[in-house]
Amino acid sequence: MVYLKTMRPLIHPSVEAITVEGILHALSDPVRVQILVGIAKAECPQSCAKYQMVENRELPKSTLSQHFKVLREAGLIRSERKGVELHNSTRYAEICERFGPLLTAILDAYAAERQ
Amino acid sequence: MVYLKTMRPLIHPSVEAITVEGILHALSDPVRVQILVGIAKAECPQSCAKYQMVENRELPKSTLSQHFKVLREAGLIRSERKGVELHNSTRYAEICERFGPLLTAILDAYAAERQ
DNA sequence: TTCCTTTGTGCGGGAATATAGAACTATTGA
DNA sequence: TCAATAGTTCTATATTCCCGCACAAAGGAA
Repeated sequence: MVYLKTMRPLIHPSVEAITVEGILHALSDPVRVQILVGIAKAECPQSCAKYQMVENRELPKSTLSQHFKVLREAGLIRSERKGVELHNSTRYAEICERFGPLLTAILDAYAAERQ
Repeated sequence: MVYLKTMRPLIHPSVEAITVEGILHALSDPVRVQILVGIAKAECPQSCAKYQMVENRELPKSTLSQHFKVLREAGLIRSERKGVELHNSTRYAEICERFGPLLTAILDAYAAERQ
């Protein structure tokens, strides 16, 4: 197999380019919700690999990578390359400023659902 | 072509069976959001056909039927057969009682997005 | 430098989901 | 009985998602 394309730069939409549709689609998958909550709870940015265990099973790396891409391109997280890792942090504050109680309501509803 | 299956009964989940995941998935499609908003705004239950025009184009009937099915099975609307039509109404109150500000936050965010 | 290790990405095939045209069901009304 | 209307099911096609595998990119060791 011959690779034609090299690794693409990480895409982070500007706050204005973030859409409700994108947020809802990203958070309609419970795996991504768990990743986002984990990132939000960590006191310093963590690598993707830290979130490989979801509901007692190990996610394949390529799947994990796709989930991070969806969260990133929806504007929910920011990822910075630090050496060989990505350091991920939430864009919670920006989203709250632009979309009001939306994100909080979604995360609260998921949290309440797990009793 | 020979049809093996007859028309299935309409499925409405109980309030307890409604999930955040299902709600977010259903509302991650702007067409379904517009349908839901239309149903919520109408002062009496309307037929599906009333929502065939979306963003200046006419949706195929089969597509519209699928969108209504997704909304119904996510627990967002209730559909009752009245003769040859369905009469659709929202389950807004039930969802607010179970999920707090979730649905309001989503609909407000979409509304704010269209300036 | 060169090699090895680690973290994450690009590609491709199969599975699952979505779209829409056409045939069909089910009901009403003439 | 027939025609019209509203919505559903079937089917084919298109798109999206999942994941194994090969690879990229960076760091560390010798």
